[in-house]
Amino acid sequence: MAPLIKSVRGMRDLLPPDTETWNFVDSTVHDLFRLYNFEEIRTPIIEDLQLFQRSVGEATDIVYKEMFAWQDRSRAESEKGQWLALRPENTAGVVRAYIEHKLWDKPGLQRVYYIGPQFRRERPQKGRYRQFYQIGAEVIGPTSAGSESPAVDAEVIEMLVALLDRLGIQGWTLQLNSLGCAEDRKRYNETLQAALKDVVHRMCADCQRRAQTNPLRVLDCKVAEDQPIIASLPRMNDSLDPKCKAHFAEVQKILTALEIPFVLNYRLVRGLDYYTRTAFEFTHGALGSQDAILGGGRYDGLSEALGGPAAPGIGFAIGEDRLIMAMKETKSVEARPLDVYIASLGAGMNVEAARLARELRRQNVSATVGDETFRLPKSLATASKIGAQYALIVGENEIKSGEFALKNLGTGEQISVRREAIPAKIRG
RNA sequence: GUGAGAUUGGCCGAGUGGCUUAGGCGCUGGUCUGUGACUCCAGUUACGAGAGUUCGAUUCUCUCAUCUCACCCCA
Repeated sequence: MAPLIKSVRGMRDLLPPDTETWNFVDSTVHDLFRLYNFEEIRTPIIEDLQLFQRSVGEATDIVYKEMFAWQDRSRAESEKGQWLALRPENTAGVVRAYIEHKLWDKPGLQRVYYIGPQFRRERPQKGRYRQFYQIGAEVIGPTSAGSESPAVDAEVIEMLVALLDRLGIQGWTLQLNSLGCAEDRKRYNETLQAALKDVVHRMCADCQRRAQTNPLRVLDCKVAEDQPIIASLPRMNDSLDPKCKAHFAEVQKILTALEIPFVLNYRLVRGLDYYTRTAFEFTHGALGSQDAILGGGRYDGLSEALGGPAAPGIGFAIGEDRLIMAMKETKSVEARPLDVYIASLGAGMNVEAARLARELRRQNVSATVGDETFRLPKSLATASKIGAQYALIVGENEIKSGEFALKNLGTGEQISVRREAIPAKIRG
């Protein structure tokens, strides 16, 4: 026997009936985001490695140890190939496309969304796979078009609340913070480092490492003993310049007016370097330790960092896998049942069965054709098992008389109908 | 990358150093060649991979893989 080939680590098959739920989520997103004037964008799964190094950040875990990256073959033997990577997230690709296609020349703001697979080489865990799916949206544009307005931040968050609502997801928490502009962030980092100097030796080993590599991360340490120390550290909020402070206040004001509940979490930090100012995260209790179902925020300097014009933006990414886990708590999506099982009896029924099936489908009635070698009892049993609503019996008698036996498998009731009348009977 | 626990048929799930092995669901056929879901009968298929210990291993040991959970990190 040939050896079995299995799906590779962290990759999984989505099978029916689960795919029904995924399609439901996708179509809900398409419908809802359209109402907010967002249009779909599809960017490649493979990008130049440098794109992620320059946007997500060279020193972030995502880039330096979790990316699937490789050197491509070059056309000329002498040349070195280009370094490529499977995208670990989608914002960088969207902003790259924004710059490459000069989308800033279009009127107004660009509002785009995407749904697609992302790849990170992490150790698999609940709610975490190496190929996972993100639903995201981005609003980008020149400042003159209003891209920096706090109204945009609030709009995006309100859209998310509407999505969770449509999907029937309850029990989420919205956490908000402002990371400040680039200078604020730099200034705060210095303040924080200075403050840490005296206390870090009393903290956990992870924090001692973080104090060196990424001081902001110390803030969301979960070790209980470290909490009092963390509480005593200076807050980001106090380092914000007046403009950023006002911006953040306005975002909160709009959310409050819309009755969207949120909690301020001054320790909420984002793991990607490009984030500035407003940062937010929706968490859900039912997900175990990977409780973040979506995260997002502003990235006012990203376009410039990628060689484009100044184009502030804000966006988010939803972990679709986690979103669906949260959904299962509250709601299950059922597949639409098959309308008709065509029980074709005996040799020579294939032609008639095929004609009837085509006719039904043209009338928007779903139909599948049974095996003509099955006998009637077995055909009916099969029809029931696969969940068909009706069985349409096609045999010698029907062909002769032109009247077909249509059996309602739910009630057991059976009627005789002319072929033209079949679709109408089935649709009720 | 670190730690802990798991891996038995299509699925769930018992169990054992030797007869290779429950049970349940499912599936196939018959009972019942044009009226289903029930019953009864029959059939159906497995010990993650590789080494080692042993007369003999699915069971014990080691290595690896995968899964699960947690850390890390993130969506």
